[in-house]
Amino acid sequence: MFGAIADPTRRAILDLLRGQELRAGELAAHFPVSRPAIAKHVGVLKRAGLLRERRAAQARLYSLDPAALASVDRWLAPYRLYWAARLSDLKRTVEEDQRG
Amino acid sequence: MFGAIADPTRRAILDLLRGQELRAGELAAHFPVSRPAIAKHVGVLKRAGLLRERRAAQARLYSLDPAALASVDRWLAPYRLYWAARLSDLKRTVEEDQRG
DNA sequence: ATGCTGCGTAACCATTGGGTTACACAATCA
DNA sequence: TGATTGTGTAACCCAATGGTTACGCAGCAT
Repeated sequence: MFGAIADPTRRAILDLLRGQELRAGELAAHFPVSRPAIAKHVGVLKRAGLLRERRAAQARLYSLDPAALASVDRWLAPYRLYWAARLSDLKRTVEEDQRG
Repeated sequence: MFGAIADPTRRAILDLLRGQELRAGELAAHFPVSRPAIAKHVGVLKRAGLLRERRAAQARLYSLDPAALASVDRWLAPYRLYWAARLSDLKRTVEEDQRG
């Protein structure tokens, strides 16, 4: 999990998938590296439970499954005590999310 | 930053330092690996801005500097929208932290 | 001064990790 | 059927990483 989000390319993949479902090829098109390299990254993210694969014809469609990120959030939680100045910001963000 | 917290040993070091300041030796005593190995991990965490070094006599005392973790929190923020079921839990956690 | 403590650094080794090219294979299209 | 499209897998390469042992050096103690 932590290893999965350690790589910048993989974080960029997650960012791309936020809100939209993309085909493997479309995903790869956003990066300067080869398609197989992206396929590997996708494999890592998939194994980490961060994205879902759906097959349509020859294409493979990937979408975000951010539930796994909750574990990062849980790990982070105790540390929030230590940058308390940001706590009110966080609370406000949460409330906005709930409304929106 | 993300690379720094990707390693389980380094996360354990951060956990140990939560709330207390420890000497390099005490830190290393908690792990099955050699002291130089821990020194390296500490170096990574230090370069990532996650811990502070203070010198007292021969000892070096390390303490948590979790400000850098705020960047992880910021990265995580947009994804919270996607595991909305947990939002109320998070809000409660934040409020408890503020009270506690 | 001399020794002992508590450390970090250097040098080295084995493994992992991210990259590439070449290939295989399923699904559409003609 | 045969060609084309979209994609993962295999094999391989090199750089980075986490580990080790050996060493060096600053700061107290005597």
